[in-house]
Amino acid sequence: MSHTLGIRQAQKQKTRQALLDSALGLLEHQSLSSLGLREVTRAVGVAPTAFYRHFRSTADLGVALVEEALGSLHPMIEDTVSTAGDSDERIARAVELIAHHVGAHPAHVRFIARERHGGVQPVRDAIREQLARFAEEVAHALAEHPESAGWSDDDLLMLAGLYVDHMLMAASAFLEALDGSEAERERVARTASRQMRLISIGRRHWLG
Amino acid sequence: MSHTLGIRQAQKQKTRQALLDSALGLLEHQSLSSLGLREVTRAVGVAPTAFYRHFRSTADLGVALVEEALGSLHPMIEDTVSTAGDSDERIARAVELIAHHVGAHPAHVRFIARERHGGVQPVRDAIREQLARFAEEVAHALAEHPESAGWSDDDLLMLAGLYVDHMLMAASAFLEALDGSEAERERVARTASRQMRLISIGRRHWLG
DNA sequence: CCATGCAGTTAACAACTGTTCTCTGGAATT
DNA sequence: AATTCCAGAGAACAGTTGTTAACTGCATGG
Repeated sequence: MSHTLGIRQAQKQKTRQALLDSALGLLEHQSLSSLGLREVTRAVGVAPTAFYRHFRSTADLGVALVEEALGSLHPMIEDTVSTAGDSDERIARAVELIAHHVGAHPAHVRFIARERHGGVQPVRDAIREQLARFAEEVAHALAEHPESAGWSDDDLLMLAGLYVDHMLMAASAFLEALDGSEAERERVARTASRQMRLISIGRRHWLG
Repeated sequence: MSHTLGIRQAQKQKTRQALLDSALGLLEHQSLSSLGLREVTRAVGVAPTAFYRHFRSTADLGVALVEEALGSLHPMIEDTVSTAGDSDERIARAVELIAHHVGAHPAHVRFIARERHGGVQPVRDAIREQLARFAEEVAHALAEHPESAGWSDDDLLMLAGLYVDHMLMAASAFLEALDGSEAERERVARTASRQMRLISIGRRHWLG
């Protein structure tokens, strides 16, 4: 059970969250390496120096954003891969889930896609670590499938990495289609599904 | 036959290229959206205002860099996919070629991976357009293979997109391993090869 | 050989940046 | 009730940014 926070700590976490939210908003049209500390505090309506009470630098804030964007995603991933049903059902469910998540948290998805290869190393490292954790979890979930009989751990991790990469690609494609037509979003969903299906077919015939 | 440039035009292109080169260098540790015009001219050793003689803005320079990084890559791609030999030979050749290209032009690869989802829209658009062209060319090359009998154009483009995305993923992975050990680079190559092989197996069993 | 064109320079502009130091008011502790 | 603590404010710092204007010198075309 978590201890109830005092008025003081509560207010601090509130402004901290406001900083994170404003930063995420400002990052829609720029990269983290060009995000200014003053820019963020101005958007929140707080003095520039208040920033230092919460983060050492904008890079530090970026790492916190990685946690916020990816930290709560682990149960969802595992759940999707572990779900019963044949391959096509799982793929349909996964694509639907990705589309829904992008619609619900577009700024988070944009941030991850953008900063994965971005100019701020600590943030890149944080994202890489989280994605590696995802891949490991997916590999463990895949190992439970009957189709994975005879697979080496290394091959399972290789496949899991392919899935994770493709999930992020699909998420990014959905993001670009967010302001487009319904038909365009449908086209993205169909392409992502077929690509995942092709990978799954490759998986089925990998051995032998 | 190209007309020989006068002293004047030659000098102009020379400084223009110097601007592009310096910018590419500065972009190793930051994103385009944080690259300053003065920063670039200072690195070249030229007055800030000289920048405007060549580019309207840093975004404009970014688009030029996309051209430089991807424009000359089309023959190489087509050549690789069209090469004779069985699937495994083609994959080995492709991975080797990617590794070599990353080693020869790391800054270009970094720039494309970084700005593909970066904060500057005109640059994102330019990269997306070039990658779409790549996918189309790969699709046309794949259509020549006997394995592509019975494939629809749409499915071929879907597969080509998967290949292109994976090539860029592999290139980015090589880039991260550039300063690592030889063993690490070998591991990246093996993983990329197996992932491509899995996709190729999926391709072989796609129909039916 | 002279007049035009134009790549690059110089100087100045208001606006912005990250960071330091000092201060304040109210919550937390004793 | 008295004291400590600390999130946030305020002011000032030197340094940076993009953009404008008017200039200089040299290659070019007539």
